[in-house]
Amino acid sequence: MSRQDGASRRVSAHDADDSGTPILHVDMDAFFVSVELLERPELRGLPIIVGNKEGRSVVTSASYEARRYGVRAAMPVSQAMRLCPSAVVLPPHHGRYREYSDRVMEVFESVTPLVEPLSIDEAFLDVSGAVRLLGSPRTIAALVKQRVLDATGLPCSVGLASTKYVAKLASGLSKPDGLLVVPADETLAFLHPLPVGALWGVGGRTEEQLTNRGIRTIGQLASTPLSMLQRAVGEASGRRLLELANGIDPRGIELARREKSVSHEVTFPTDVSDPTILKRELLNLAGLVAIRLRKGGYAGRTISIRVRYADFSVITRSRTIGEATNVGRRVYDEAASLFDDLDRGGRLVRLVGVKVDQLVPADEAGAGLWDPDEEWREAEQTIDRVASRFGDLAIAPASLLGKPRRRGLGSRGDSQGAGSTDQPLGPVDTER
DNA sequence: TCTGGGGTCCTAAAACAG
DNA sequence: TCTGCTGTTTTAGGACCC
Repeated sequence: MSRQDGASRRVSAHDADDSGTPILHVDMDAFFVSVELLERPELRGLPIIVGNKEGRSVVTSASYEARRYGVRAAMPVSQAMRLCPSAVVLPPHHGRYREYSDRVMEVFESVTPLVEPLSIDEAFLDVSGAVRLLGSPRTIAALVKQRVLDATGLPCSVGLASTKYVAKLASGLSKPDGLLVVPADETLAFLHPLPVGALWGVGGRTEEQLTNRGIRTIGQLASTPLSMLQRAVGEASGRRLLELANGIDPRGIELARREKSVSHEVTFPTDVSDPTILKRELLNLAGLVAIRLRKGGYAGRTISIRVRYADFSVITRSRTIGEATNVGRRVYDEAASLFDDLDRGGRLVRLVGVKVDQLVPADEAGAGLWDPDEEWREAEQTIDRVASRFGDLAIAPASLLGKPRRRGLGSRGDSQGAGSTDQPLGPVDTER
């Protein structure tokens, strides 16, 4: 999601040469806010924040009106409210955003099969094969914008360039509701005046490293010796940044990506020192990770925990086991053991997380896999967790429910078992 | 027997994107 | 009461093997 506030929007000349710009980057404008406004049109024109008002939440999306007050995604809601006290705060509805995202992706696929979704609200499209049928890249970009609007009522911005990264920069600069072509032979003229922070892969730390060496623009970076860059930011990053600064981005459209890790983490409403509470949360998180592994048909070999203390310092600990697993109990046992090995010194804990990586397809994993009894134990844990959250009156304790019929090993039946209880537990999409 | 280089794997941490 | 959550990539150091 764009970091633009809409105040410095750029548009391309109508005669801009789009003959060498088959890569489109399409980015929805303030996506979550825009979806909410479809349901609440009376709020249009007001500063809107999507996020939870309670607890330690951050802004997941802000309307352009709110951004004018300095409100940004990932900012604590409390801070956003100080900047913009008149803002309307709406709770997020991730299921709804996913539905609209699916519709938008369908529109993209109506134009070209070469679609690479980048997140819930943006994608790269390679339209080089659609030109003969639908017209020039610019014509196709305008068509995409119109079809998205017709199908969903939502605005989007499109950048066109010869490479993915430049297309992405272009869409960001054209927001909101824009279309910007960067002709292939103007790529360097477009890139070089921009600040280094605009480069993909340059965040706050790297930007500081570069500005300390007098490198403030992409143009300055482009003429910096490779060895100096590598000393500043490391070998691989230095090479990549120099290439990007010179308009070189050889990455093509990736149609299918395999997940490499699955994780869950949670920030407590107030900091916690009680190891019983911390371990209970590790158990919950391990169960959620295991359910998602099974749903995705994966098992993993490396189990990690992550602990953020009250002072925001973070530690991670990991262990690689012999056989890949997707069993919640197995994940928990390792997580709990890693946790026991920590020397916390009584420090308060703000967040705990569980991650599994080194993923392999479950049918290649051999031992350590899911079985129906394990599924039932995890279902019990899930039910008990929900019951403890909402009170015993709302949900019967797991012990009162009948045990399901055993199914054969190897049938992945998550749609009928514990997996179906994890509806709201998928990855939390955030719009930037 | 001792020492070192190179390769691989593992672990931990940092930085980043969205 | 200031700072969420998920996932990826890179780096660095240590263990281990040849």
